[in-house]
Amino acid sequence: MKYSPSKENYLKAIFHLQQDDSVVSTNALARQLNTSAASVTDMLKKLKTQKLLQYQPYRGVRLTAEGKKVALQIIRKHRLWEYFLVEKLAFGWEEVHEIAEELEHISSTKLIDRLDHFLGNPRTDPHGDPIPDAQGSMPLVQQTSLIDLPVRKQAAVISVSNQSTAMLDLLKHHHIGIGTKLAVNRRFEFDQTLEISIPNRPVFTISELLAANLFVAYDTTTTA
Amino acid sequence: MKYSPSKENYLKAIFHLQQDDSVVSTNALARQLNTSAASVTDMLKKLKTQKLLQYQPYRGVRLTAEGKKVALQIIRKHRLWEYFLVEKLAFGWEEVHEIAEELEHISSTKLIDRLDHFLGNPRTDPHGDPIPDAQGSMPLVQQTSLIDLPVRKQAAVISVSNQSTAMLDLLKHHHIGIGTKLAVNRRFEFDQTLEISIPNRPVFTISELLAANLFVAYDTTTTA
DNA sequence: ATTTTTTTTTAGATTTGTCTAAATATAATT
DNA sequence: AATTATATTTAGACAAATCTAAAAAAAAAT
Ligand SMILES: [Mn+2]
Ligand SMILES: [Mn+2]
Ligand SMILES: [Mn+2]
Ligand SMILES: [Mn+2]
Repeated sequence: MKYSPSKENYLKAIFHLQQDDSVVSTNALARQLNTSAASVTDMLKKLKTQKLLQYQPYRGVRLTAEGKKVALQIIRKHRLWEYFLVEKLAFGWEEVHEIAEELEHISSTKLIDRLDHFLGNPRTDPHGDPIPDAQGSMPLVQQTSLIDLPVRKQAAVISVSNQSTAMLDLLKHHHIGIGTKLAVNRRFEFDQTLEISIPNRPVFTISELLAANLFVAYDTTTTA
Repeated sequence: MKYSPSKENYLKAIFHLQQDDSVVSTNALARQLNTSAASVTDMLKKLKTQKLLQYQPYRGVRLTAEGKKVALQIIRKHRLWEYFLVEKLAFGWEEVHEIAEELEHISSTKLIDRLDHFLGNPRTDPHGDPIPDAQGSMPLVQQTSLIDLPVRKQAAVISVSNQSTAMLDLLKHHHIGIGTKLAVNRRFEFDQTLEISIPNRPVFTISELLAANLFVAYDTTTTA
């Protein structure tokens, strides 16, 4: 019931990579964890022995129910700590990921449940990602990439899928954050850039890459 | 500038054992860290290479200025986290030590400085021990063991030197906490037990062992 | 159906932190 | 001073997590 920080990082990475329920490749994991494919193979064998994942040589990997459960608890801890750092210690949302990467491995579940309560049981972290509850259930927030947002449709940013400092830096520059309301004015076919407008601010243009990593929610009820 | 949790634990243990400036023995360290003498020797050699301590085979060990600096930062983190757990998350003072033992190894100094500020720059932890500041200076609180408290002298508990769950459990039973005002009514020569009185509570008796681990402050100005 | 390329696994080392058992140094006793 | 007891260090192993280089399997291209 207690795993090393390294093992926890593996489980979390696999969880994130197997979006739906597809298998995850050794190379994809190596890239994500910034390690060699050989190290990944070594670790997968150990995690398999512990029945945290299904793994057949050359066939990729997928978490068992138990593996998912562990991964979700780590994700819960990660996101609650991120929320704490931003809301209570006034950190910027672009600097908390790294610190939470360490804090997520503190083992006490009593600690994390008290922290959850202290923070007022937040539903999403500073990046708009949902926080699993103590039982590990996490609401499936259905989100649309900005790429797919209809033109002139008002929408609110609910999460960002890339959380690199570089990307968060760019978002700050454009005054985009979780909750920001915006609309796509038009798409330029030549380079797929988008012109964006935020109420009471000058319009500006963003790249296709940025748009692909910005997720929004918008009113889908058809106005009669 | 970055050391493993294990190394940090060694530095902290040596710091606590070398009260004044005396050398610390291999066995004392092994006992404190709940490990074998052989492991201690192994580690001392590594820490010496990193110039964190002075060590000559069979001659014991003592921290260098650098070693002390590192130890004090760990102690700072440990005590600030303990304060956070008790004051913000409503933990009992007897359950926080273990969790802080993990939290003290989170590396971000920005985090600990923000936490310090968020907590209102507390001067002592829940056990009455002083919290070193960001520069590592810690006020030398002069404290007297209950063993040496003159009879009938009113005093206030300021710290406990043993923080085992067993001891803190006993303290709770006797309604003794940091700040509790008490006096020694008399000493029984036969077994060195002490009769204690706390205002508005029935008197009770404590063992020599408990008394030795309870530290108090009292008015030393001579009443003319 | 071969050949070539890409992906993945194995082989063999390395580092960190730990252990037990045996050897040696120091301290205490006779 | 010699002996006994205690403290400490060395020798040799082990588990976890990682690496590089080489081998093997799978996928893609000819
Ligand atoms: Mn992590
Ligand atoms: Mn996040
Ligand atoms: Mn510790
Ligand atoms: Mn304390």
